[in-house]
Amino acid sequence: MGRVAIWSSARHHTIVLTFKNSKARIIADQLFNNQSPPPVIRVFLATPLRRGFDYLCPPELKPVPGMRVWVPFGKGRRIGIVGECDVSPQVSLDKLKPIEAVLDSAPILPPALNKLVRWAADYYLHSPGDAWQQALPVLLRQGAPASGDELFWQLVPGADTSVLAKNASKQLAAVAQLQSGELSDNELGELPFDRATLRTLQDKGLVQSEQRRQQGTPFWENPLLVNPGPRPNSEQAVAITAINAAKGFAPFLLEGVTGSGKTEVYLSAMSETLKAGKQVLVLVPEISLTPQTLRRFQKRFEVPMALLHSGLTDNERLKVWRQARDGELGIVIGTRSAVFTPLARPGLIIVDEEHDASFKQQEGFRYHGRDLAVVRAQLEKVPLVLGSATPALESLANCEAGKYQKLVLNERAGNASQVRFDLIDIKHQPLTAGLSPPVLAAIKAHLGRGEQVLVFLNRRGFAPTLLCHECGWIADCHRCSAYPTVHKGRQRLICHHCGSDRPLPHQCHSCGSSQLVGVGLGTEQLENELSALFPGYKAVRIDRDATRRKGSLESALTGIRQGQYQLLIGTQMLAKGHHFPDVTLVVLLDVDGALYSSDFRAAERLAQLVVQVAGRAGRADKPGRLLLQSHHPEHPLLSQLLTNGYGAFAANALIERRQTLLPPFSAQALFRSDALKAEDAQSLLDAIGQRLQQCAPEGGWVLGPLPAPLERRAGKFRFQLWVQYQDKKGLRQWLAPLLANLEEDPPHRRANWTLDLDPIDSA
DNA sequence: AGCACGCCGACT
DNA sequence: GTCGGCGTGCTC
Repeated sequence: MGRVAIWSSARHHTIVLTFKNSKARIIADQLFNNQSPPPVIRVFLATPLRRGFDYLCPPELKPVPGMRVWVPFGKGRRIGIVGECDVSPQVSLDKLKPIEAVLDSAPILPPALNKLVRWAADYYLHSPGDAWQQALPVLLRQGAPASGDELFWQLVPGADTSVLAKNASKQLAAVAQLQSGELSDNELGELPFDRATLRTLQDKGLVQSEQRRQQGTPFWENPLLVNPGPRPNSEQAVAITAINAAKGFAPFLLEGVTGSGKTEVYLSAMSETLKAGKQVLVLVPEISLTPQTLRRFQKRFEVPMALLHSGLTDNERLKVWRQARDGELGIVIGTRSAVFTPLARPGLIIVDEEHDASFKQQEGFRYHGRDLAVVRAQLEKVPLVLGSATPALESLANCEAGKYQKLVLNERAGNASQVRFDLIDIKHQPLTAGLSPPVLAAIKAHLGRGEQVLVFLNRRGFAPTLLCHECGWIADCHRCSAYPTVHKGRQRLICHHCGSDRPLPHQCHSCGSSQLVGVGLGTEQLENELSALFPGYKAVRIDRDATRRKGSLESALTGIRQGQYQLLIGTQMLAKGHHFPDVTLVVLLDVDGALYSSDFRAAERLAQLVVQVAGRAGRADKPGRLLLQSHHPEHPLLSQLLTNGYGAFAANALIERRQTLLPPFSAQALFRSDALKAEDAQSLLDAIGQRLQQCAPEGGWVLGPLPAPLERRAGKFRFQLWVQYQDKKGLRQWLAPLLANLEEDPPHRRANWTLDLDPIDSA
């Protein structure tokens, strides 16, 4: 360590600052005890505190907002981001410490991204330091060079390697490797020697190292190869023309039914962008971008592209980040956090399946990837395409308000046929494995024709509860206010909320009876029962349990596509992205929960799910059919969705939201709290609620504290407090001073609290 | 968030 | 007698 920052004062001598703060303080005092005001910079640090911290930093170190700095903080040292230079300190001068070092020679993010991160921290009322950290790859948070300097190892020319001992196998391996060329530090991973070996060889004078920047060429300096695609139909052509004609910021909502060829529109727009020498950023929901889609991109464009997914190592992630920043990549595809990827020459941003809830980060810095993409497109002055078959009501409202231009694709490309919907009333019907006679008959008919059937049930495991048939005892989770799920194959009782996992009991804990039965239906049981009911056909289950092993999802999907399976059983996982052309019947079980939910967004989510699941099935020569089982077939949501489609449902839902003043016609914020004692969690929100009431604007509205939908989770009691106001700006103006006040004067610290702006999940 | 300090309970 | 629980204060 022993690092020392050296600077020279404006008109005096060279000053040396060491890490020892006391010494630095004395020197700083000497430096600043003349008339000129001391140079103070404000630094953002990854603490939950929503403010910056001031440090002494002479202008000679040339700090600029957006550069990373090492600073002493509390007991240790941390990396922060320079927020502002030449500030007047918010605390007395003698409390200020000098910064230790500046890590960057320029702001680490390009100007537009710099603004985006600041905007996001401000908008979500989040700690700016934490927002910064979230926006950077892990290694950059830890101090890795942004420039992409790498250490290269080479053999010293003419070095005599015969001096090495014959049993120094690692050193010999290293020398052998280097004889075939230099090696970068990042490539050491799988080799049979490590950095220490190379250092030893360096000490012996056999190996030398060199620090230099590894940089490829920007993609636009290489010839661009775009392979031709199919001829667009008229609707696609309209959409493509509109997007390509856009100059500067231009937001589009591309509403296209499944199979209408949204991807084709993306590809055409991307093609124009790439030809203009500009980069494309594509955001996709988690687990959605199938290898097929990526292959389609690669087939069309012979241009360097990268996929940012959760499986990358920190090093790989940083490499993509640098390549994107340096313009080496033409296309960057990634989930939510990819919205912060720097681009040398941004030209187009696409958000696919923009309605998907996975774009909203559900903990810590709770930003919405789609919403930030809109802001980014605005800051970068580029067109933006939000695509979905089932757009979010927020996006549709933005079209109505004239903020987005709506592009509609109604025709199914390639003559793909429309799916037929049917509602099955299951009141008073005998159910076998949760399936009614008409549904069973339909499954039988479709299987008999050699077609595939997909049964969708959003509940994994064998049964959602374990009950004693003798005395009525129900197994409960010791840490949550929920019942653990029976997993029969694994013989475990698992709580899906906290993950607690115990052997399946064989005797009732209350009466000792062995008559324990699983109540309710999960996908595991459904698979067993369907296999028994249709013995001649092979079933496959797609859920988190069945696809736990790496590669098992891919092999299942391949098996389905090759026709090895006839019965497909699955959860959410099956509803996203993948298309199964040989499936002609889709059955949705148990949708009633969403019809009478306390969450006002449940209907929207159900409608999206139904349409998305329906979209998995069918193709030109084999029309698809969707069966929905319900106890409430007369429910207006269902009947309207099935007869008039998603557009009609959404239009009505928007009218309802407007009448009830719910988002998008108002702005919401949600305070959550948790604590080991319910009382602590509740009283904290009580206090916050009271403070909110005290400064409530006209029409401002506070509800709670209420117990959270899952009142106890993983041993903690959870409460929530809803805040609503007519517009987002006013809501933030109401909340911001209160948050500062909460940080300075917390009611108590026995409970934790978090704030979620624009919450979309009430859990 | 982390980390230190400080004040009361069940153990070597 | 002390190890350690978490309540509280502080971080420029």
